[in-house]
Amino acid sequence: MKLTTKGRYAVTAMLDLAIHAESKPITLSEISERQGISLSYLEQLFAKLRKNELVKSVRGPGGGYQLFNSPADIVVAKVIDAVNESTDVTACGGKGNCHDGKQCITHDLWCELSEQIHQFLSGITLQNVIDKQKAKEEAQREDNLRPSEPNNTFILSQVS
Amino acid sequence: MKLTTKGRYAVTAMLDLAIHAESKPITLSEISERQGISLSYLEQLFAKLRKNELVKSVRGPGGGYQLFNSPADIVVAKVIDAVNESTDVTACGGKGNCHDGKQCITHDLWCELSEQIHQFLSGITLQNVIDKQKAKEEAQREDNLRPSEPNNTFILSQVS
DNA sequence: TATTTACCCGAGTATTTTAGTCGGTTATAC
DNA sequence: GTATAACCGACTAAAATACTCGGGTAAATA
Repeated sequence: MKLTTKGRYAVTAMLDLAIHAESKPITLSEISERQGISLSYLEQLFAKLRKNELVKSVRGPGGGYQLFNSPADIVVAKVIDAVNESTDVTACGGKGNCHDGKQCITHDLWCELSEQIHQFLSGITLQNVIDKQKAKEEAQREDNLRPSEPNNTFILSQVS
Repeated sequence: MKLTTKGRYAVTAMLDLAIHAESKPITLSEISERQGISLSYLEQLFAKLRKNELVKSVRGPGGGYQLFNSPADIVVAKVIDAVNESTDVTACGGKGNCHDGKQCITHDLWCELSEQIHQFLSGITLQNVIDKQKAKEEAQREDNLRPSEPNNTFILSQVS
């Protein structure tokens, strides 16, 4: 479980797909323009997203991409995993070729931590993120009328 | 909030420091050998950890590093933040130099998500990680006697 | 059937980040 | 004063990231 800009690009693109979802597929050119990501780079990312059954494609004119499942059924973790293709855990991973026991202990600790983050992101769907954003916009609109109050409700507080 | 091997190195080193904590400071050479991280690279990481008041140093013979606070008072998020020195959010960050409103919407969405992860990692202390590891070792020792049963309790289930 | 659209694919490249080296300086215990 | 070990900056190798280029191929439309 790695978490870099690459994953952000993927999540951003998937969110764009979810927000602009219609009966028609969305072309990568549209996403490229809206999100400011190079077209060819998007193609590479979407090849991985497609292989992981996160999006489906329609070829030819009028074609493009659509989410494979509903936004409520796609979790952020899957999207990030799809583009980051888990490069096996550096050194001493699984095989246990470390000279003394101690080394593997802290390694295991990190793996556990990584698993935690994965579980966390498995609890957030694209729909969750969109809903949260909508709520935020609502709050901001009200703030323009009456004096502002801090809004610190977070996504996960609504998720089981 | 970035999450790469660099952060893992830092967390691993901090955990090593916490586990082998004595009255005496720990040298980077020891950590280097135990964890298989290059000495000079550790020096670079610890320079940042020191500036962020996560460790304190003692110079000269018998010197080394110690945790600035107790392991129960050091959260994983701080450690990762210290070494990753937040490179400002790519493009359109804050300034809002995006051509149409839509671009910034998905950007904000991601920022919120990133904040979530940060909050999550702010809830895990070094002590939490160590305790969890100890519990795991206990469980494994018992597994050697009686038939195994799945052990899926996670760190966060114990944290507020 | 020709053309356009837009996905598909691999190879190559520039930039950035990561990881590590090297050569030195400074503080301090002995 | 000498060994130790933190400090510091600059430099380098390797890897990942972000992107380009040049072709393909499937399908709709004309």
